[in-house]
Amino acid sequence: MSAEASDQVGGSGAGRSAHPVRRGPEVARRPTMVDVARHAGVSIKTVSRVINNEPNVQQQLIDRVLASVAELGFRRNHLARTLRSGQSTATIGLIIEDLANPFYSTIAAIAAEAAAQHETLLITASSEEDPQREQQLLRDLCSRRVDGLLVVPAGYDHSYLRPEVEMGTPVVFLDRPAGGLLADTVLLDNRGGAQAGVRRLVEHGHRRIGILLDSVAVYTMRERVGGAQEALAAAGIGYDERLVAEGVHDPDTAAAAVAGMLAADEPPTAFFSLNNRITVGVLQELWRRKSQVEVVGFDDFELSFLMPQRFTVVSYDTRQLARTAVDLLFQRIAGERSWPRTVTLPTTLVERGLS
Amino acid sequence: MSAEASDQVGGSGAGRSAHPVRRGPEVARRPTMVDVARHAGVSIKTVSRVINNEPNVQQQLIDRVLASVAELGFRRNHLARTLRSGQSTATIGLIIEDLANPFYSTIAAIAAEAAAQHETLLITASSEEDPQREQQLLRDLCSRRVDGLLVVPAGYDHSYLRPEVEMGTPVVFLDRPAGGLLADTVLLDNRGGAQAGVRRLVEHGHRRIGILLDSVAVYTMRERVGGAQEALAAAGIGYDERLVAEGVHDPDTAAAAVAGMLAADEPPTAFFSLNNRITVGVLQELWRRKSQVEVVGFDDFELSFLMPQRFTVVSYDTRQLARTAVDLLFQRIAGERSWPRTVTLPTTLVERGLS
DNA sequence: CCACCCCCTGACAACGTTGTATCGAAGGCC
DNA sequence: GGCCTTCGATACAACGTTGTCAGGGGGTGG
Repeated sequence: MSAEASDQVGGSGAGRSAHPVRRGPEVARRPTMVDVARHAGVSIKTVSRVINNEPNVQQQLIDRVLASVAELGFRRNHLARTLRSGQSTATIGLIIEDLANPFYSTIAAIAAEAAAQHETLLITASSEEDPQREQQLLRDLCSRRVDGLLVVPAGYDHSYLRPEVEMGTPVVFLDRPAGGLLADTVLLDNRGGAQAGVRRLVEHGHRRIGILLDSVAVYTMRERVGGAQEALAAAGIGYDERLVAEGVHDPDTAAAAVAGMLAADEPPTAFFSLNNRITVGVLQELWRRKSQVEVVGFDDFELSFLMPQRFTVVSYDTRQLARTAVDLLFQRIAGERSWPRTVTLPTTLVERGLS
Repeated sequence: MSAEASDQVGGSGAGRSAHPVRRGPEVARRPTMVDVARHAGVSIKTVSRVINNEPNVQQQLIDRVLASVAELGFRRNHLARTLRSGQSTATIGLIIEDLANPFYSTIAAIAAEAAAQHETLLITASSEEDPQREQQLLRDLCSRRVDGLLVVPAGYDHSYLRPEVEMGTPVVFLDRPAGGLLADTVLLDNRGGAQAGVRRLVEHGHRRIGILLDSVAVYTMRERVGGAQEALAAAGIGYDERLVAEGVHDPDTAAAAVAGMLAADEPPTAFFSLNNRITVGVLQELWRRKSQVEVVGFDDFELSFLMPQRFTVVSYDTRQLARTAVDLLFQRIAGERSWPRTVTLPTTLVERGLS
């Protein structure tokens, strides 16, 4: 039926010279609603109505359209739909440091799950701690018109996101605060957790506590160091820089740092490590030495309960962190217009390791 | 300049009745190229040229356009761009079981990294082992016109993907083969790995080997069980169903299964566990009993080297698995048309645990 | 018998961008 | 000086979909 209109798409005039090649032996163009409409002998709008389950279409036509859809293998182009209707893209973006890190993959898993509940997909990207890359990724996501952004910030300045926020792309920051931008933020009580950890060691009589950390360039580390120092000061213990090792990036350097401190005069009688990678290295070295020096480490980790020595972790609920952030984000997406909130989640001390 | 054309977009006639509300006090519409063009006093195509760094634009106009872009906070709409030019969306999709599982998050990390190298973003989704959900997600991704798909299949039938593949959306399967669809596939040598693991135990003189597995409903488990049985048969050891525990889903049930087997007459002198969750449970129970029964487990895992007892893992390179799959996918996206390949990656036996 | 209304369907424009054709002006050559 | 080329910029259509409106047909009530 209506076999015309197959090539006179140009309309008015001089339509012949257009697309001299595109109509060639194209391997397999994706069928569009136009193709379906032609195949079913109905108008394109009727196809649209059937696809979208809109009312007021004869059952007979519905069947014909659905048959054509099945036969041609039609699949609605979600991009065109979004463009035309101005509706949401049903996509959110997540920027983290490194997907392979369990902390971040837990966040990603929660975000994906929540997204699925809102019939939304999740674009995940790793900034690799590079502010430049972070900015590039965020721009990219915005240009794809995501409905919202979850960001574990790597950079210090996020003011370039202000236009996006004002134009309706909500952003929620996790684990670290944003710089130069007022936005919802969900943090852990790094400072309080470190205070509690050191306080525990002080209560057990320790006066010489070795502190191992990665780098104070990262916000969380600064907070944790600050908390530890506050707890020491509150106990009247002075700062001894020989008991602080910075630049401990992995288990091996942690083990080396422990060995170095223990070999010194007046060695520490306890260690406070500021993340779980360091904790693993500390435990490994202490096990090697059959030493029973007491350990408190920030961050719990999988299988910590199977470590060969008793120790204490400053634990927190990563899933709750993520869930809180995602909930905030979807509230914003749903139209929430209240003043941005900052939520800080508590930490707890937990005993780990085989007795 | 050219201050007209601001409201006569309708053109021909009766343009007044359209959008009586949309032009209202809209909070903050995203600026488009039309807005930029108006602001800079040039045509929309000139804006397009500047944005895309196309030649043949006066420096003076370039500056004016860029200034307007900055002032209005314009960001190109990537969806519209894709729609018009028919180009790629610069997006790939990844379907896995569960992002929080380190095996899958490693795959996701590699995929994201490779995607970034191709200036592509990654949409990640978890099927939660539900074939229905998997199909829904794949449809969703296709309707967003992703350039390619990486799938750890949950279902048994993927023939519904054939139209998509034929219309140019390449699919690569990881870890498990697809059903009813010829496509690139990257697998681990589950069968060979299990054979090697059991053979090692047999060589150490064991004749009664307890085998613990989750469920044979999963392809990888079937392969591993098959390999184990082949190795036993090759050693002339008959099948004893009392030495096989199925339905071991987590460390706790694994521990219980171990306890049950050890309490029986003729207890096993060694265990072969078919995934790392089970291995952890086995080790935990053996440590509790101070038992030195030998253990071989499929899958290495983080901190396995810190487990309180020596054991052996069937190890493999998850990153290589992912890298191989992503490489295949991007070759397809680049236009590779060769016959689909299946790659099987080797496993190795590795000693783990503290001595 | 006519007016009216409801149900169904189709024509057309529009979303924001890019490809193509076109057009005016400037410049070089005969 | 006239013609051709090249540069710089514009107008217009098109990508695939949905919102709006108009129109045809049939039933119902006055």
